[in-house]
Amino acid sequence: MSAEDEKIAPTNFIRNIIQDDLDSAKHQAIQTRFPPEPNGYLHIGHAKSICLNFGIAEDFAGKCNLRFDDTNPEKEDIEYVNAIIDDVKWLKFDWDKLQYSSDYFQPLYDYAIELIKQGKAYVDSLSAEEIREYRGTLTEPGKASPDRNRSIEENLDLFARMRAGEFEDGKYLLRAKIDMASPNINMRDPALYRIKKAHHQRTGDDWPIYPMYDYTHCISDAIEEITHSLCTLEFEDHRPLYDWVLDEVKTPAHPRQIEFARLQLKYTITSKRKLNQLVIDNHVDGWDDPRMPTISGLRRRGYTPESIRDFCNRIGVTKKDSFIEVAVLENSIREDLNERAVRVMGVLRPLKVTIKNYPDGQVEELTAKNHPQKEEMGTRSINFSKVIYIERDDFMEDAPKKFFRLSVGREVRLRYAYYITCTDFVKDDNGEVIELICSYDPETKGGSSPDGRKVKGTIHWVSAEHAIDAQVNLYDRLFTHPNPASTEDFSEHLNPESLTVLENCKLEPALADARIDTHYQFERTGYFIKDSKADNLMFNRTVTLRDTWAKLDKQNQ
RNA sequence: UGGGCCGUCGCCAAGCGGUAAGGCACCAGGUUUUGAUCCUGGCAUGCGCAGGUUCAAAUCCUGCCGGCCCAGCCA
Repeated sequence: MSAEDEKIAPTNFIRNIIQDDLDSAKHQAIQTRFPPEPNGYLHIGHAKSICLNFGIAEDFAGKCNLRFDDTNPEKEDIEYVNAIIDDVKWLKFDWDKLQYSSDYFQPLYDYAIELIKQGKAYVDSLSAEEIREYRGTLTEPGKASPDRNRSIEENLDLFARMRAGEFEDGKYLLRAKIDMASPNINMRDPALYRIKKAHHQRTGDDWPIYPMYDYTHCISDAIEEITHSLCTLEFEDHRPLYDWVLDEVKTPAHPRQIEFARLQLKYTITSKRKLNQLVIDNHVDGWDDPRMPTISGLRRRGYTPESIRDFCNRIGVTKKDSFIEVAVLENSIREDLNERAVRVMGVLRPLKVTIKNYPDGQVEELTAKNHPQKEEMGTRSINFSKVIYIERDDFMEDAPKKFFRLSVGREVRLRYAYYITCTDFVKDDNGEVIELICSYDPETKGGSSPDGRKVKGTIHWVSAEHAIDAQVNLYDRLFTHPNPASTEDFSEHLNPESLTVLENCKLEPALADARIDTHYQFERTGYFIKDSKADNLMFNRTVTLRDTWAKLDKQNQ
């Protein structure tokens, strides 16, 4: 999808900077990168970064790399790299190069030696705890480690032995020699390399030492000749360090780091750690549970890549902390699905209706449109018979005047079929309505009357003898708190009604052959997609339709 | 409170000295065999606050106020 296909043409301060750099010929071509750490699944917040980085490459005829930031083997896993690759592809973005920070372990090591030789880095033997003490506080400067003035020769020797695996974890640390009194704590001799005898998913046991993020990221960017290194706000304080390293080391380029605010969505969590906890504690069914804000969860829920890209274009990119309302995301998916979803009829909570004056055993074939505004999507034939199911909510014993559906004495249109009038109803021992008795007007076949009389309501239905049974999963927000991450225990704010399982829904028979990649609109109830994992026939509700009645109903209560 | 960053409509967001775009939400109408879609109209004499500069300030200056981030050998 190129810029002209996007519904909302994105423009933001980063794109302005890039346009300026192109106009001023500072750069001939743009190179960006999306640098996830493979320690979890991608979520909607990453989608913002993906759309930004890959979107810029697309729109400015540049390139974007996918680079796994895999410098911490204890937390990372091949399962995550594969999932991330799938998600980026699913969003329909193509990377120029697929890289790993670990591809650069050797040059990174060589650059570190260069730094030591320049007297810009030293091997420290202080313990982690001592280093913390020496670092000082936000208001007090730190103090120098006794090892700060170790000779270059000794540093070189110690670092070589660190690399050779002579020492245990934590014994030594390679630090940049910058300024222990800097008001920016990141500049108080930050760690460059730590000893960590861990098996790496790509480099195996080749390295007993691993480089830190601040040191790795800028050099990786430079090696790939990234022009604009886009990251989130919390790295703003790291930019002086990013620049310091690239100023001290001879790399082919010096990318510009630009920070933007991460996406925050109301009523949801976007923290890999917390999402992982939901999975581990079994609050959800896995990373791809349709309630999860992960790319894989949204996919299984029935969101389309186009809708997510549209959403990312709508929310903008700035440096301001903000919370996006869920309605924006829902608007994006509704807009997309309204165009592409195949209309069908499905009754979620069935209420039996017997049409008294309809001939026993008769079955009529009626024609229904697959999309009300799109002729090209064709029609289908549906069966009508004496006993049908309608939605429970479409009948009220004591209906208010504005209720345009069924009640004794009221007439409605059965979509594509006939006008029916409710004459009576049957209750069970609990006083629950279990059946409606109606009569139909044979003159209204197809849904219009020769006498021109109007009915206010049109409801959906399915023929009892032709219907198929299916399970339908209805989803609601996962949290009841608008900002669960701000609470002391976000798991206390889980929405107990985030999932409603409906077992005996009655659907049009054609849905038995529903394709896993086809989006359906069950008329009047919402957009659905067949679950990609279930063995039985199961549909997930992506999002409801806008419901003015529900809104009015709520206001009246 | 040392440093960094941010404050334009309920939620986002344009704007870059010339007199407040747009989207979502909301409200009011119209069309409609989905109370859907679609269409029309409404929605900041105001840009965190207070001063100042200027013919002219959301845009420049000064001072306040409020919010976010940083003391991992995580990223």
